Amino acid sequence: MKNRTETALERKLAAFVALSADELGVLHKLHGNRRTFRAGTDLVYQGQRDQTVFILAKGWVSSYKLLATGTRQIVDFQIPGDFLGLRSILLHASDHGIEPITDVEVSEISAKELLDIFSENPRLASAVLWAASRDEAMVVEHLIDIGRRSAGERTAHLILELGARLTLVGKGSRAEFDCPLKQHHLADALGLSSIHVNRVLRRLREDGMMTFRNNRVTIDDYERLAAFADFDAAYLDHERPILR
Amino acid sequence: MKNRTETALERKLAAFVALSADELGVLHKLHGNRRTFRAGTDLVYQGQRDQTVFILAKGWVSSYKLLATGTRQIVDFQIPGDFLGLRSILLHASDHGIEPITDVEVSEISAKELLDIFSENPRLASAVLWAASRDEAMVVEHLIDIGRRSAGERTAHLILELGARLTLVGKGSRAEFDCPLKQHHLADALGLSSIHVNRVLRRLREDGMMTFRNNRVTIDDYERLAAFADFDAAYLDHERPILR
DNA sequence: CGCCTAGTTGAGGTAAGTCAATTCACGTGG
DNA sequence: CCACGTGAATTGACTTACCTCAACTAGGCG
Repeated sequence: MKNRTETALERKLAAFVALSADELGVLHKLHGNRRTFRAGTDLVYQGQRDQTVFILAKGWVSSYKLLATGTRQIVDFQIPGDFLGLRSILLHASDHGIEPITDVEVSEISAKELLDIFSENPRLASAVLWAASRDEAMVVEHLIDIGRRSAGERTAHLILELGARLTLVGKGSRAEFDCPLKQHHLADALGLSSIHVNRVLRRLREDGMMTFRNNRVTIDDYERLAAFADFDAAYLDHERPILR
Repeated sequence: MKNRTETALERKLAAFVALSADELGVLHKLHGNRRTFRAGTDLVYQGQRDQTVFILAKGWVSSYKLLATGTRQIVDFQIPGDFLGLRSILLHASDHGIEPITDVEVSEISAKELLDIFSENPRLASAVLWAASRDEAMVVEHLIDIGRRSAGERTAHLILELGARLTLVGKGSRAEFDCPLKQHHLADALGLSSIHVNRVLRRLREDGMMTFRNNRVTIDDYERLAAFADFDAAYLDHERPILR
């Protein structure tokens, strides 16, 4: 008997492993203990030593890394249902910072707690780790963006990817979606200067492909934009649960 | 009673999960069934639909993605003990190609076989998936290289990372190691043209920091090179097994 | 009303790309 | 032993995509 809406996390994990009622119960308990953070105050700072994992319930965050030169690179954006800082469990200290872009709501879990739960619920562990593996596919796609696509192509590609991800969790459509990112977020994610991002966005708008303005993205000509960006959503797609 | 040398894979997984004799036995069986591939003949081509996973026993391979424009981006290099194509299990078709750089020896495992073994040996599954997660840290570091480091810095950074990885598996030292990569491999990995890679290597050599020549890398001044590249091996490091 | 942040536009500089020769290292067959 | 072929590395000349610096505009908001 289903008496509440499925969380983004449940929907996400169910795509990888068919979870039992028990496992769902564990998940639900994990996902209690909510905290909120204001936009701009880091959940985790680079170099932090106490190992904590978060599950994002509401809002957007970015994972970034600061370089010695003072520049920063955003590795990925996360949206509700995503795990934050999972990899830091492997390391002595977090190798990257996590900054909320909007006000966010998260569940906090200590590393020890998570590992205990993983020991007792290996199937759940698999589901989470497979999901993490799919997230890696997105990082790979960013790598390709930055390595081999022009500024225009990679900007378009990132926007299309965000659109596809948001559509999957029911927060947007092919034609438009809300997007709290500033131009400097795009710049740090794309390895460009924000000034150049501005020019690129103008170009895309003037060419009638897409409009990024006032925290809203409008795709004016999806087909042309997707062709221009060489975008193929296959890497976001997944099969039915791989473990029954 | 230990009557054979530990494989690179065993050493790698043991760093994440303390494996039982049974689990080691399963691993050993998985790692039978050897095949060889010649340098240049892809193990997996981009778009391939039958899902196979490989464990690399000997040699170097690169995972790359081809773009519509004909350029390619190498996502990562793999060395013995690494899994190849694990993520393709999640997708309908492989989203990247895998090309041997040297002649290689691998164990081939079908997706079905691997998933069955994972179901029966959840701890083993965890070990493998955690290892995959650590590999993601390297992709992240490449992303940062390409996004925010200059050509010289990122070249130096990649070389230092390769040196550190090889040292971990006992195939090199801080001062020098064998490296079968051509300049065009570096170029495709770093998002540069091979002509520019050539100039950058010359610069690094003339500055007395490192020499890349005749399939051999010599680090002439480790401290200065590491400072120049902003290199910190922490992301390659790991704790004692996280699961007992 | 003034302040603050984000966005916009222009001018000029530079890192890295492209095109085109040339050299080098190496096999291989005559 | 030499002529030849082939793929990699090297170097030069020129082009360009993107960066930096600097100024200005547009909106929110106390």
